Amino acid sequence: MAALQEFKAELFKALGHPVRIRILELLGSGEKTVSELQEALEIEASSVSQQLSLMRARQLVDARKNGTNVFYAVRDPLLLDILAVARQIFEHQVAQMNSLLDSDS
Amino acid sequence: MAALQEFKAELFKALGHPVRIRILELLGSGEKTVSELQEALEIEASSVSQQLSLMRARQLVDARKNGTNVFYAVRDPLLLDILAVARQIFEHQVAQMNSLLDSDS
DNA sequence: TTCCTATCTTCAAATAGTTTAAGATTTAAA
DNA sequence: TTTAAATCTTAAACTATTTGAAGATAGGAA
Repeated sequence: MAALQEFKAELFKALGHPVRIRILELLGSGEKTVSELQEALEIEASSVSQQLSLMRARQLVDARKNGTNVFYAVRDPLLLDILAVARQIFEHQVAQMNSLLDSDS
Repeated sequence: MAALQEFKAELFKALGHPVRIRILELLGSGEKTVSELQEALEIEASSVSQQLSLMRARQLVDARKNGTNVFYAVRDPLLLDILAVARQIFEHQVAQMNSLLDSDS
């Protein structure tokens, strides 16, 4: 009865972890292997793999195997748009705090 | 060291619940009292209030008191944009599933 | 082939965090 | 004081995250 809200909530839950945000941002500049991601993130390989499999299960990323490597890519570029809007919201909050500071003498 | 990613993850965590999504969508058309929201959502008033206080703590909504009522409103309209992009992502996924169905005879 | 190494994934246990309901409490109006 | 609205507290059930060990698979060397 509220399938779309459920979908949105699931999507945001999938985005609700800093490691997953960082992975998506890294993938924003093109596909990467698990070890490239692992090196950039500086966390256990198994954690990277588990976060990737979670995002694959929720259709956020696609996986492509090549030899012993697995390349991951962002599935829908709109995901990157969502991250960009989140950044704007952050900037609004910072601006608002600054104007509060300015109005206190 | 990754403050922006942390901020984004916290924002998406706050969005990662169907009741909170529905509340924000209801507030999209203007401020509402807790009881108006409670009536529309058909859940316990205390649950509505808990979800609202979570969103207030994370600066997603503002509260304004008037008599015995508290009116809630979306704080940054960009939040509604994020919800709209999530809807587009949903539509993309539906379209993709349909095209898979069409290509199987 | 057989063995070795690199890459990635899966599993299980420990820890941490979230959701929900019920009931108590606060607040302000009548 | 009584009532209505909203919030807070608590506890149980549930869900997510991390770690380290073990497992799977591909490719190359002996």
